Amino acid sequence: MKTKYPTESELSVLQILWEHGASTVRFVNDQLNEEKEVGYTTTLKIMQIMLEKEWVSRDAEGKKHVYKAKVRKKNVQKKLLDRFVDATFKGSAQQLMMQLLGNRDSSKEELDEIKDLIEKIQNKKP
Amino acid sequence: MKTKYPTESELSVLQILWEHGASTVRFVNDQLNEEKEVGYTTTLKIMQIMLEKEWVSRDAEGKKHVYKAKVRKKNVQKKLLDRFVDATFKGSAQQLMMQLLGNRDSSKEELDEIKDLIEKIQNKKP
DNA sequence: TTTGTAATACGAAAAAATTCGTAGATTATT
DNA sequence: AATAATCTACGAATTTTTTCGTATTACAAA
Repeated sequence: MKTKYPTESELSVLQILWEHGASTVRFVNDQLNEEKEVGYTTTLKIMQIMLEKEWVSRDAEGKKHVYKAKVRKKNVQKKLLDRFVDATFKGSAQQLMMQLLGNRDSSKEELDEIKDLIEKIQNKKP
Repeated sequence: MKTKYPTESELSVLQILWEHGASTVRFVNDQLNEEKEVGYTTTLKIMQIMLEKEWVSRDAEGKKHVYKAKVRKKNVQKKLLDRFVDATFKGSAQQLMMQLLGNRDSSKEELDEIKDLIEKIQNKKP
């Protein structure tokens, strides 16, 4: 990913590649269709665009092409997150967290895990 | 907000209305231009569209129109956040949390505040 | 009142993103 | 080998969002 951000539909393809590893267009399209009807050539096109942008690579396997993600999930998530925090919370990650903690009902375990992480961070730089 | 989500530029207008209260198009446009050049009629159009969608209301004040947000910041943020968590973190708010805590360097005070909030939540439902 | 300045209305161009149809190629089936 | 099924390529139509130009209206200043 050079400079820009994936669109929503590009992201939905990436999610599938991240989760299932290298996949054919057919497979990706099938997965997408579990959520919402999408034509095969639509999915194909999106994947070709991403190839162009070098966010995915591909190999020929018989007549099929097998695509795999070249960009890392963490990186993409971070970029998108930064943009989102800026646009929606005017850069305040803390406000976002407060919203998140306030609105969702997380399990005790999840909350404990978060607390642990916070403490770990605090111990690193006192 | 009936069903949909504000676009990026709609959101940027809303942010200004939330922050400064009822404002004229001129004022909003000036604010936007501190970030990035935008034509006056562009801003006007966006605000008219939002009026149509009933996300803002307006009053005439002399020849000017004064717009104000009809949708609440918290609500919009929540909607956008939900969508974002779904698309980017496949619904896992916790993962998003982890990313945020891991990547940003929050101050000790901020982290304490978050810990407090977590504990408050945990005490409410043990 | 006349002239100038600043505002709105509105259609439509431009840009970005999504969707699709069709042609042609490759593999599978009979 | 012939036919059918499945894939890719690719341009173009559609949809969504953003941007802008122009006409018109309202107020202000002279």
